[in-house]
Amino acid sequence: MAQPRTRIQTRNREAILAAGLEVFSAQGFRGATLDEIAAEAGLSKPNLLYYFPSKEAIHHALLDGLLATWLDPLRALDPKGPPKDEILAYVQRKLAMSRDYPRESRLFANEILQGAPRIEPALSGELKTLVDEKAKVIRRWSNEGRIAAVDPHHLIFSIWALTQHYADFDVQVRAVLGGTDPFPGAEEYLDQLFSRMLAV
Amino acid sequence: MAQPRTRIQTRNREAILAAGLEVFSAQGFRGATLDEIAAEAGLSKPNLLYYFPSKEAIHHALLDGLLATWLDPLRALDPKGPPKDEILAYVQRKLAMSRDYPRESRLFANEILQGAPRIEPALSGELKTLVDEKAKVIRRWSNEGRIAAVDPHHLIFSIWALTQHYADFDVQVRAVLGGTDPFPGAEEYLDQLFSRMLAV
DNA sequence: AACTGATTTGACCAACTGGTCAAACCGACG
DNA sequence: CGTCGGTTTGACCAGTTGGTCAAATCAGTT
Repeated sequence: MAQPRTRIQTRNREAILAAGLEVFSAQGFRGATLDEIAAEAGLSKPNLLYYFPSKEAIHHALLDGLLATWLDPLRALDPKGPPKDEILAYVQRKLAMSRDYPRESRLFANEILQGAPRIEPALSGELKTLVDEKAKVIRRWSNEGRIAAVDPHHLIFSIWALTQHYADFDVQVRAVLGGTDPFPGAEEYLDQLFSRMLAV
Repeated sequence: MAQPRTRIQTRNREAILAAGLEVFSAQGFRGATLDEIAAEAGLSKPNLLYYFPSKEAIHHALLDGLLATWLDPLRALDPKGPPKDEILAYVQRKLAMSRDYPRESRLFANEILQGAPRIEPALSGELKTLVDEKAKVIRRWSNEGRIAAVDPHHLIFSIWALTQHYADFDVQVRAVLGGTDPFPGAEEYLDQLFSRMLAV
């Protein structure tokens, strides 16, 4: 079952993952139920368990696919590009992900909030490795005087925090803004913020 | 039962709320169980339900007390103080809350993440009112040229996002930093960030 | 010590949970 | 048309869930 074979398998596995994303991102792992996921996917519960052996397996499959995608925008940060533009472009890529994939963001946020029980190894492994590598690049830029002197790790955290906030705390943001779409304003604000932060 | 009377009632209600905070903040509302809360509080489940009529009631009591406390740092922003200092001090107060009350932060984050089903009214009521009021103050400061021209709502969001990130995503932050306490660095970084953002 | 109201508990319940299984169904291919 | 592997399902299970209740215990007053 590593590779889905038939058309039906492909379709149903996708439907289940989509349903799982919907439910897990809104309720967290423990709060989600197989009945809910099955209903959302338009399948019976035993049928769902025909495609995935357990609730864990669905969640795991979702997280697996997610982390790589989630880090793509950072991976694309080019050590040879113009420093300030590279970082500002990273901010905008990350913000676009919050706009386009808010459920993925919330799935991730739920997992971390609840102590990352099923993803911790990836955090101190894959994630840390990539962040440390890019932090070195940013530190070099700082030392060369091409951007302001900043703590590169906290810079990256601040980019994550700010961009993901618009997906994860969407309800709150909309409640305060009175329903207006926050994204046009956010793009401009974050550009201004980091532009000023990095100016030499 | 509006006011606890006896010593025992006070003690047990407090123990239950403390236990509820622990469990709800780590598991979300649906993921938390009364058995877990009761065990954490050192009481039997029926005894727990002697003090609070339902799981909902415990959660509600926690959120009730929380929102006011949570907004105190913003409420203390003084329209008559020196603009930049006022905002920078607000950032540090908010960051201190993340350091000192991370479970409260996560309780709140869980509720918002999951669509704020039991606190939405307070968001578009009490919260929005206070934010709009303080946003006006900040806009005035901008117009008077005493701080840079910034969107006040997004400024407030960014303060929330950045400070709460250190509590809510604690596991991730620590995984990347390799266990180091992030807070000394965060204080300095956020001061630098907003200092530069607000400079005229 | 006896009383009284506050507190605590064991036993219980119906609804729901993740998961199993054998039987039924289905569509493609000979 | 038959049949055979892939698919779907109803019935079921044991464990857990939030919550109830009557009986037992406790603490403070007289």
